[in-house]
Amino acid sequence: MRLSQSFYRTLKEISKDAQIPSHQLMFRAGMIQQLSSGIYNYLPLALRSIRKIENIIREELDSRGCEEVLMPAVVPADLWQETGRWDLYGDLLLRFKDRKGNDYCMAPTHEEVITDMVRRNLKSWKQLPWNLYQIQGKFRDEFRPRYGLMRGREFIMKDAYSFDLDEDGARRSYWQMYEAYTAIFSRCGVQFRAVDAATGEIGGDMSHEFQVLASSGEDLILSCKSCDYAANIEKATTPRIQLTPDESTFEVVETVDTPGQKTIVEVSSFLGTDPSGFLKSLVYEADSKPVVVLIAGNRDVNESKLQAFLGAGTLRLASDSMVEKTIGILPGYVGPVGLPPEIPVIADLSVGSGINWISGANEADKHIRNVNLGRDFNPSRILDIAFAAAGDTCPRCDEGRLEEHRGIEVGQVFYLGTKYSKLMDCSYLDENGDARPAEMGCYGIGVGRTMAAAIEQNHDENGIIWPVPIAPWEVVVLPLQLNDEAVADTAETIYEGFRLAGIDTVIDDRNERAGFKFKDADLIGYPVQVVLGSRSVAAGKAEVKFRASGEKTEIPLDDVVVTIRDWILERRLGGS
RNA sequence: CGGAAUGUAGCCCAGCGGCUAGGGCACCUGCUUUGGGAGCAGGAGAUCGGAGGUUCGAGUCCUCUCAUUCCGACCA
Repeated sequence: MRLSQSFYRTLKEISKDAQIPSHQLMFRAGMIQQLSSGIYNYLPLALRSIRKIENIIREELDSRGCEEVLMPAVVPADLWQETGRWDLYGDLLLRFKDRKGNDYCMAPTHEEVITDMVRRNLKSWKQLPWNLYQIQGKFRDEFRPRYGLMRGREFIMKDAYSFDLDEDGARRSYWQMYEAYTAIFSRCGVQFRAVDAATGEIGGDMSHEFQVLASSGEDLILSCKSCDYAANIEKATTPRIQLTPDESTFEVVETVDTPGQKTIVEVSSFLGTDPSGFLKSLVYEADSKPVVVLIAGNRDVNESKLQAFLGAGTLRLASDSMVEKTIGILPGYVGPVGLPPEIPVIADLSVGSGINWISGANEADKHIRNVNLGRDFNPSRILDIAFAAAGDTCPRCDEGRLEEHRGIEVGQVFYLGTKYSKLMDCSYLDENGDARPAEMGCYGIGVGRTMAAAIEQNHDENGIIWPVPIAPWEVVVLPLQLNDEAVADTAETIYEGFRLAGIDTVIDDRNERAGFKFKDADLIGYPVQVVLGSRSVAAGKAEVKFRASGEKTEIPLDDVVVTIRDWILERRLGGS
């Protein structure tokens, strides 16, 4: 590519809307343009990197027996109604009508479409397993798009779906994809960590996220310093706690007046106690039915864990009026003692860690002291439903402490089971002629986000430092004095040599000053700069600068193409 | 959904109710320069997000609206 003919343009200034390095650099390097909130044009440089990431994905998946398909972005509502997600998915799903008034959506994910596609073809046990994937634009009407391509509304995603005969097969498919993802992200040149993850609304019971570690990440990861445990905070389990308190230490229950004091902070400050001695009592609505949740005052309820345990389609804190109607008292004074017997009570493990709790009295302006598990209240279940936190004991090795990191989720793998295949009747006949639903898994990679995450991890004050496997271009040839015929001719010869050698090369043949070209080359982040100036060309040398190390070296003009070609080829396939 | 801020040339930003709306970057012309985003001179480019209103006079004040960005979102 000749820069004199290229569409691209770099900028010196950044928009104040660009908050993080990857967004700022993509903006300055002329890789993306914002068209609307969370919606971007991908300009040539960005698309070249994206295509390379896509091809790495294709190579790793195809070599593992996956097949690529392409499904529509616009999907009729009836498929989504079959699984109930038309109603459950909420505002993230962009819905609209066609000219005939029929409902459609922009697909945010494709479980319904792929399951429909597969059920039309699937007949016999002899056909499975299948693993189908696509790379395609998705649309999710995010409540808060931000950070450029990091959280867009329209974004490029690779989504794959596996169909197996049984659970064993599905788990094999799952771990095969886990390995594929490890290979893919290694090749893309990002530092990442696979962590235990929550499954969320998509369903299923096993999931890992691939998190690129970066301070700008939106996700919180907890990992053990002593063992290999790592989990998203949405999923991380809290420390095991002993549940047999000594009843001889229980004190007598006592009611205290706490006029106007409702929150834990207010009451604990009013009573001069620490929030950790407080038993927090929350009323949730799970599928519109009330549930009381008890938890230590210094812990927070992890609603995704709670929802998973309850198996509820929807879960939210009950409104004040709902609490008053079902419990008979306003929030702030709810407690575990004397609740209506028909309301289920679920306690977090932390409730077993303390004695002589302070709680609401189920009476206005009153709390009670010395409330104890077993003597004063008996929850129907005691479960791990709290957020783990940095400093907790590791739930796996019981030795190390958890520490907190920020991560960018670039991929996630799910074991789905038969949730979709049952709801949509995607089944096959087994050896006995019995119909059985396929066991499914689904697997996503945010392609644009992977590119952004790579920039987030690989840049300096001068610009991007592309890992070779995903660099838009591998080499830039920089003739510094175009009016020097020897320089211009040599540059053309070397440029052509790289092209013939199959190296992705640009020549900066713009009539610009040297400094201008250097700044641009550093900003764009070409892994190798081949600099040709009058002096060095006259001496029969090219100056070569490696962007990542900053190392500069001189190479005889006759050798430069071969030497740099070999350097590129060694790195083109990336890590692992 | 709640709160806040911002919309002025392709990009980044100034602009006190008062004359013909400024600057930097980028762009065009000429001269000069030519190894880390050069200099000088000249030039083109804006219905100041949109609609109403107040006023002798509105980019500036008021109302509505649209858009973008940031913070927060039930913890009793």
